[in-house]
Amino acid sequence: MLPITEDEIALIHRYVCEGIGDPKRLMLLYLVADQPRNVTELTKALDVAQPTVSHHLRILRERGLVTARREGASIYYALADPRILEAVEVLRDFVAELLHKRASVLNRP
Amino acid sequence: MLPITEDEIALIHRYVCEGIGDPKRLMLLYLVADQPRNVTELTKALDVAQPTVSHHLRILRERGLVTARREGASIYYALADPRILEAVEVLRDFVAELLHKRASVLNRP
DNA sequence: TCTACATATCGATATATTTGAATGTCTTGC
DNA sequence: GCAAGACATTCAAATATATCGATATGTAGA
Repeated sequence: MLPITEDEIALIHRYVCEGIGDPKRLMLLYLVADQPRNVTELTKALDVAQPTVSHHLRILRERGLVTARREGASIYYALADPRILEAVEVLRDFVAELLHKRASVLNRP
Repeated sequence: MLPITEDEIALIHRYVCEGIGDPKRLMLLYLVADQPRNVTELTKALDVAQPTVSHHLRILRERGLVTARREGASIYYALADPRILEAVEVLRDFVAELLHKRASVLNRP
């Protein structure tokens, strides 16, 4: 695995870490992974203003994390690559275990 | 995989996305994954002030991404779980492919 | 072309984050 | 106990980011 250069770190950070680095964007990724959705649907699901959703979608689009396909007046967004959320799922398991362990420690007699 | 709740999104974000969400911290994770290192060594490797390194290490420690073990006057940090960087490596591959594809598009006749 | 709807962009504000100088705390060796 | 090295914390400044109202652009249908 190792080593890695600062340049490559910068690329990973810019393309994916910045992409998944906001809770709203992470939720957007899960939503469009389930099935392609347009901005109106995503705005309703996220409980934020539409420009905010467009802003987040732009960030995801520019970084290649989602694809956009126009269909009539709507634009449907989809997850660009399943590996993105596969990686997040690994981290999800890690967090679940971590919190479980920490809870156990707190409950010890 | 799906679905996911906003609460779980918040936990994943807080514990791992925030952790790997800074280039310096990502580099720290790679450095301590290679082998446990103390703050002095990490400060030299990162080219930032020592308080900055301590700050980043604190964030990684609080989120359970690294462990700290005192050895004399030094404190050695290590990667808490290999899955953390395994997930990052998946994203690293994704980014490498993405940039390769984008470069190909640009170079088409 | 006019209207209604869908999405993107602009601009301003609020909030969060990174950074390092100064300083405090802990450990070791004398 | 004291001095020196290693690390953490505090605080302030700089920077970045999220958010949304207002507005522009694009699309479809009458």
